Amino acid sequence: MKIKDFIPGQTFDCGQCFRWSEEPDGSWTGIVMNNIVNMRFEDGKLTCCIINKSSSAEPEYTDEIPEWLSNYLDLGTDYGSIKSLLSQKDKVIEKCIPYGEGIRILRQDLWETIVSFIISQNNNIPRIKKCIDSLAELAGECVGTYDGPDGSHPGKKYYALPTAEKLAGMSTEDLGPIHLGYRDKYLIETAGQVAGAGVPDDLTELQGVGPKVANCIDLFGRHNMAAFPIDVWVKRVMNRLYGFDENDVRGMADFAKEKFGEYGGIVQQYLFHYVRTASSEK
DNA sequence: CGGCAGGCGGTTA
DNA sequence: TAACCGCCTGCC
Repeated sequence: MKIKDFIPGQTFDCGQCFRWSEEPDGSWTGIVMNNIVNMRFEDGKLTCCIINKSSSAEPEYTDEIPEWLSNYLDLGTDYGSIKSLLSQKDKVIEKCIPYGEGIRILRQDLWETIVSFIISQNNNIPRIKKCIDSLAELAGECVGTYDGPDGSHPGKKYYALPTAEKLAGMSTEDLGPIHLGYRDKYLIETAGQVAGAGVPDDLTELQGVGPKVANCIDLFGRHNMAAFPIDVWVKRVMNRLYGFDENDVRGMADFAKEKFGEYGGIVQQYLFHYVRTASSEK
């Protein structure tokens, strides 16, 4: 089966997730629901190799994508028709789409996105990745060992993120080695809230979660495609392409809701990717 | 080079 | 509206 509208590099490196990395051979390795997944994508064909606790010795590649992985990659959604719909609706977006045509909105674990985006505040992608990896290694469970394609990193261990219960029982001193800065207390506090009462409908009730992070969690962790997170880059691009004042967050939000409605989230990704990759061009 | 501001996918009080 | 942590980048 050929998969359209998918480019791993764009999907895994567009800021929606932080646990995937590109291997020397161009394949991608990440952690999905306590599985280590390595995938190759060539000529529209996806093959993957899955390692977990119940795996036997030799990991093998297969083109049979398990249901949970297909769901994670949102392969059931037709991004092609979303793109043509948006292109008809708005000429500005039509120009932006080609820069991020291979982006899919992953269906990630809710707790994982909460942790990730609390860490993401006032932070950049390489450091966010480092923080999350360190946190998993410090407090998460080891999900297995993967030597990498062609044994490029023999014996490398992979860790799941710690559960809310586990994190709730930790102290800021415990998290010291991770260098989360002031974010460590947000994380612990939020973990307590989630472990105790679950995830609230209004995500800003969580400590360290403001409007921007809440929208990211809503979009990436709940797959609410209407969510439209407004960060500095979106402010920039909305100013440049639509003439909004960079402080007019309210205006941007209303505009997105009105214009893009249920697809605000993917539009945000196209805009974001456009301004980050094409900003050097005139 | 080496040291030092300034910035960063924001939130809080 | 200013601190907040820590790391990275750019400038001198």
